[in-house]
Amino acid sequence: MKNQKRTTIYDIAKKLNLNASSVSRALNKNSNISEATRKLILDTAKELNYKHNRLAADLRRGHNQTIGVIVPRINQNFFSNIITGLEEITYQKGYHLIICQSNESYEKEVECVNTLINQHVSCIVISISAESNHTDHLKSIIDHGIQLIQFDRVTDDLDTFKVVNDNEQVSMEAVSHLIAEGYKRIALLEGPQNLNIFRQRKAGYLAALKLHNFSLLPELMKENAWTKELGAKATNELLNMAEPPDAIFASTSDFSALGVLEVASKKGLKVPEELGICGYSNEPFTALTHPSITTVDQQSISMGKTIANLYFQEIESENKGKNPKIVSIKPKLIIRSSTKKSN
Amino acid sequence: MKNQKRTTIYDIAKKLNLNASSVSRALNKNSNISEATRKLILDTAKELNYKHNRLAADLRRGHNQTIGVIVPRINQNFFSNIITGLEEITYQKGYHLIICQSNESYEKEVECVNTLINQHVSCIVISISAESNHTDHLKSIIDHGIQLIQFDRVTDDLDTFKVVNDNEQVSMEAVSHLIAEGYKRIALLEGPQNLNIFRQRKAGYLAALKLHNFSLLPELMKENAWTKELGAKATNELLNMAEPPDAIFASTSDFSALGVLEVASKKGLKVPEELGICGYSNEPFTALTHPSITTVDQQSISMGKTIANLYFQEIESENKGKNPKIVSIKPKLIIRSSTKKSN
DNA sequence: TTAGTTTATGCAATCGATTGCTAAAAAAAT
DNA sequence: ATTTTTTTAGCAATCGATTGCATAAACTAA
Repeated sequence: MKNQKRTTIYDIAKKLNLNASSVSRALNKNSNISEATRKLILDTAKELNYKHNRLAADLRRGHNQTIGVIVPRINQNFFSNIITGLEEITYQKGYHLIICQSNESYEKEVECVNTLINQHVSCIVISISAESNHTDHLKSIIDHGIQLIQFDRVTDDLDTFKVVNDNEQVSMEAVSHLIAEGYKRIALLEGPQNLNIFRQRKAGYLAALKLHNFSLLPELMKENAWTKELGAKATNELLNMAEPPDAIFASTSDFSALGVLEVASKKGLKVPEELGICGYSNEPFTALTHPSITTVDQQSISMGKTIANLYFQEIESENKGKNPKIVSIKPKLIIRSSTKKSN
Repeated sequence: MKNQKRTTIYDIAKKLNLNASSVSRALNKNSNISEATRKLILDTAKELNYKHNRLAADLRRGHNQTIGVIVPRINQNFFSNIITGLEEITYQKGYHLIICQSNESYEKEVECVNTLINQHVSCIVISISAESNHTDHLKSIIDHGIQLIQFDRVTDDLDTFKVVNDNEQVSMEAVSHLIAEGYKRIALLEGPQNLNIFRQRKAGYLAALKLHNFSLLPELMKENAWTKELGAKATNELLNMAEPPDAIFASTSDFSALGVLEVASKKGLKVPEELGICGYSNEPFTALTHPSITTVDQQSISMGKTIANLYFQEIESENKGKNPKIVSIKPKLIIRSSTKKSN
């Protein structure tokens, strides 16, 4: 079989004294074609080991059955789970994923967008990088007639489909939980405030303080502490204060929470007795540290599925452009040892 | 710009009173075209906001600049790192990845192969599923003129490019390390023996025993213990023996090693003093457990890069088909607390 | 100046499936 | 038996870039 030309619909047509268009119709099991000839065509297709050439179909249609995915990093639990969820649905529909990483860089993100546009993907799914402050590249996606679905880190500027977490609500829950456990001075580790998810988490923190009549202490709020290293640095500063916090809500990520835990251990502070720690994302390791870390599960696999379903619902929908644009998924607070002061 | 037709090379040609073929040549910056007209073409291309239509180019060429990747699961550290490494190189070359998951199922793997063949990808990179005992689908890849690169879990039946770890060598090192630490009865948790990687790891275990004149005790070798649950089950059986092992080499994965650790903790066995544990894969969590787990780093990102480089080296090579087919990457034993008996 | 060579550009076919339109055939209605 | 409707199948254009071949233009060497 090697180097032999692939069989095309023309080969099948010729063999059966039919026209290629009939073969195409038979293969696409939709339009006008008699059952008899359909069966005949399907049989000879199998006999000749015919394989559908998607390149040709794609060119003709003007787009391919492919969804481009742009994420900051694929080897982060949250994003690889999103992809897993996406893949599960899209695979069933005969669609493929092209995965791109922006590496948190705006330039790379723009490049990714352009290559995906060149590829004529049907849809682009994106969670914007931390450095992305412009949205021209996203507008360009829409201008090229490509569906755009944002998730998690979304920009409010654009009226596109969005799948997000209710960050504010769950952050409020998390901080309320800390308060209920008896913590009195709760610090916040913030992420870059140009990303709305971090603004929302901060809002949840503030809302919880207000709800429980806690006074807002600006010195307990640390900006830009969203990696393990930055989290550790911020923790050091916090714990060296005259009146240090007795709990830290690392709203940025579990990695940052891990930084907190390591600094606390080094200083000999007992967690959760002397310091409560709450992370964000439910990375697998949070269940394995000592103590295990309270965190927020973002329902990432389910988010991925939701994104895919949103797309297929839209393209299969009668009233395109009228389907609800925003889906909010409720994250789940996972309470573990690192905050169980009351026991 | 919305809904407006994209500019094609014909539009550019018309505007400049040139032929589309010249435009094509100018854009592909290779063949005979004068610098003057090239510049002219490039400028008008930019002016008209021309975007290269890959679908058309792909159809013409007969394949797209895409590499299909089939892995058992993408949300496993090893595989997502492989993809990260692959992506880094392929992206630079203007190639894209289509990611598919076999979910360890043979049927799904065959399906993935077929869709990738339909897509006319240039290359398929695969690590076969645990259930794959046939290789017809892999032969089919070759028959369709598509490059096939196997990695990690490879089948010896086919003479294709392969990027693998030296599993046997590092397994021998790992077991030798256990012996050096003073462990006397070392158990082995095996993976499915139809996968060569697990056969090799077992071979390394046996070789180390032989090298140090340890007697081979079949009762210490547990088959098919390659998940956390199965690892825990096997550990329970081992520790309930009259003469239980004092070390366990979970050659299958860190998840299985985690199962061992959890059972040991439950039984109140001290690790590493009473039980040594060595895992495999260097999952991030192994550094975070208490005690941290000794394991093997498979150099996954570097493996991914190697795979990509192998492909580009071959297609850019003068003597195709004559480049070395197998690249073996030396994994690295990461010694952590779970095996430090001697201290 | 002329023959010979190199370089630049045009022409036209090609990749293979899709689809609107048309025509023929079959089925249904009168 | 004839007209109308419905099915079924064919025709041919189309998607847009690529590329072998041919020709024209420019340049080199004798």
